[in-house]
Amino acid sequence: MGRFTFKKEERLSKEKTIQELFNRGSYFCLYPFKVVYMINPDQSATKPQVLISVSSRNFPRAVDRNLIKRRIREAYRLQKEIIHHGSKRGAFAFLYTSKTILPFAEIKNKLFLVLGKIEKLDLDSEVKK
RNA sequence: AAUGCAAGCUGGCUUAUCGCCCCGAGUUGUCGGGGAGGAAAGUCCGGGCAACAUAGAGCAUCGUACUUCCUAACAGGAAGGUACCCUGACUUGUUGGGGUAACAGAAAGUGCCACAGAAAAUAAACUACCUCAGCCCGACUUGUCGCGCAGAGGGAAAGGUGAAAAGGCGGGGUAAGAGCCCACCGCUCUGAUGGUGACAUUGGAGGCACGGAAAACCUUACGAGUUGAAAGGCCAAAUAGGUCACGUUCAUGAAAGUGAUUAGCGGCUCGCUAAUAGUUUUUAACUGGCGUGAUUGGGUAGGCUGCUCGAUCCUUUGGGUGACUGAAGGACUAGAUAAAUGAUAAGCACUCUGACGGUUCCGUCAGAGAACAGAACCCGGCUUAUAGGCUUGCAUUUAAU
RNA sequence: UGCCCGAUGGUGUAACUGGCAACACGCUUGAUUUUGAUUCAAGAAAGUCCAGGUUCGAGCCCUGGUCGGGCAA
Repeated sequence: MGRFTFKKEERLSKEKTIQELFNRGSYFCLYPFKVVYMINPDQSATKPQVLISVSSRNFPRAVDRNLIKRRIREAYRLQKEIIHHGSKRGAFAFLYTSKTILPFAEIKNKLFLVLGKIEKLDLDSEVKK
């Protein structure tokens, strides 16, 4: 039933929301990622929206950047069920901070930890409200 | 056969599972088709396309520079010329092969050429050389020779330098010399022949005047309007603006307010907001404010378009030495936009290493490797980066005949 | 996507029109001082981002590349 899809509505593409995310969102670091997030249940989006970024300062060649982004995207696609259950919404940006190209298995494991942390944060914020 | 150099071509394939982007069916289960490169890169040139500007001419600025051709155009390419370099052959100065060239003008003008050197660009001064007559000294053959000094003249041959030294080399000539004269080479001017042309071959004359550097300024000839898809076009929330329509009432009170009514909004037995000021012709009209609704131009967020059928590609064939081009037939071949074209697993093929069998080249097993690199409006080039493989040419080495 | 600058000792800057790469701070050594600072004297440290070319000769001129910075939404 499309469990592993990664369509356009799950990506962050609006310039305004990205600006808002980086201006007002909070963040944590978990090697090799820096995650910027913002939980806003009033948004019109029906699913969590995600942005993946690799700095051209660390990887000057476009081929390397594309490879890393594809691996992260694939890892997120396979594991996004962790934060998808229920009707949670939010904007997340995964910034790749490592300076070496990690293999797919390692990225997958690290992203599993990251998503677990996001899930906890999610619950905490709802409890506080 | 190996190695090296140059040129050209190629730049892994298959299956399974889970996905991404576009198109077409279908209908909301899906199904079918397509999905990176030779450089997509650097952004170095040239065009298309688009908007704006624009009488014509000149100047300035920038670029190009042997010739002819190709082309939409070019700083690109093809063919050729000239100069230089490498290499082979022999007839030893000719020829075969390959390579390089920002290859117009230094006799239009201005400026530069450090150090060294006599002198660095109108060729003049200096040293040295030669002749003449004079003085001093020395020798002897006693009027000659040699050295030195100053004078008059000849002349530009010699002068350790330097990147570069004022036509080269040989002969004649002379007191000594000098294109002073001669032959050859080179240079300048001029004619003939061949070639579309660069230029080549050759005849005559001149008699050295003309160093390098234009990648110093510059001159000549030719060319160039500016800005780039974030161009340009279309649609268009929200907010503020313009125009029009409707509403803006009543009671009480000194006032704040309270109540009713009307209009609008919301979470709709209720709550919130508004019901105002001025002028006059004063039971009404006009102007402004406020509220609501309609409409309107520009246009923000955002979206659509531009966007992929084009100087296109493939095959056959005609023309041309070639770059290229004519004709016929066929094909549709990525269009993303915080930016798709992927991830994982297995196998095959390729290369290397190790082991074993066999034996000089194969087989099996294990491990490792597989380049440079990612479209962003589209083309033609150039430049730069490229593991491995293939083809052709040249050179060298080894082996066999 | 388009455009424009720059690169020189450890650091910050010079080098005119092509002719021995200079200055300051810093560093090292010595002297002065009881010791340190100051001061004085001496010294080391680049061959000019890389590769070609023009030229007798290149930091400078030309071509290609690498890296860094900036501008336009």
